Amino acid sequence: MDSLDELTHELFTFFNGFSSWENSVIKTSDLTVSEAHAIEVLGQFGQMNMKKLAQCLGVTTGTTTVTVDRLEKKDYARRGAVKEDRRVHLITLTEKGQQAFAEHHQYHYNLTEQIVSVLSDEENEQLLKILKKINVEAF
Amino acid sequence: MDSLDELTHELFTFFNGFSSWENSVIKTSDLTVSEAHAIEVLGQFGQMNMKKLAQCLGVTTGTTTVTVDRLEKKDYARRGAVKEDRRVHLITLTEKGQQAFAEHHQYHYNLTEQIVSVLSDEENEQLLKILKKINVEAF
DNA sequence: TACTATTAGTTTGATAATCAAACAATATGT
DNA sequence: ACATATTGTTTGATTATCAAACTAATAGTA
Repeated sequence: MDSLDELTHELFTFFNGFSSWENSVIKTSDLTVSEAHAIEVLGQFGQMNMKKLAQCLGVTTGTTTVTVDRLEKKDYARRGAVKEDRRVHLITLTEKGQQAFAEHHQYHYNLTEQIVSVLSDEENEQLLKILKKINVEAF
Repeated sequence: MDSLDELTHELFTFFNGFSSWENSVIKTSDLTVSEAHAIEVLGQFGQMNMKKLAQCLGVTTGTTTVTVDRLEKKDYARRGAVKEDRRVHLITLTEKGQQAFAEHHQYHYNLTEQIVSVLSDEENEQLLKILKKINVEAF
């Protein structure tokens, strides 16, 4: 069997593992998957407008409107005005939203610990270096 | 900054990159996301019953019923009977389903090539070894 | 200034995705 | 034979999503 085939398989398996882990974590919260993703993005990159948020989430602005509506109703985020351009709404996490992000981030951190624990110190360094390269250059 | 924090960030970025790549690939086909995922699983692991398929997809059997209904209607898959247990329906890819899987798999293969191209031979070996470890032990 | 794009975001109407709970058919164990 | 467990479907509800129409505001231009 081709080594590229093998790597393809392992990459896919890794992605699936991460994916189902992520979903099961979200299910323990009172957030839906798309709400959680929005909070993740806002927590990671800070406040942004609807268009940017939609881009980050890979969905249309219409879909994002619905998601942010619900986040506002549940008090996880707020739409703010911008002086310079009155069309733009800046989405910001509330206290509660930041709390939820911190909690979710902790889960990610725990998963990393779990991953790191099955690797040697050398392998961890290699993994970090390789991921950095891939993230910058490959996608 | 903590090296675990850094790795957490890179893992998350990698997952997101893979995720949006996957979605954009699916959008080029005439399949929906859940149909594509079902085909991916059936192509990878071969025919299986509804319960197993639902588990692999990380959803309920009710959800899977709907997905397989549509796959049957579009002629990508078929429900087959099993002599030994008349409750069980074995889901099998049709010719067209196998074709779709092969096409999708080729996309994955291309992504792997893209990833491999930004790494050295040594790093590729390291990545394969590390992913194997993680997939077996960490999730 | 007034007209015409263009842009940001929302709304609408439709379909797809999902779940929990109730259900039907079949199998298993005692 | 009867109770229990299992497989899969159905139902009723909510959420996710898109494309297209729409509104409000900005920017360009004549």
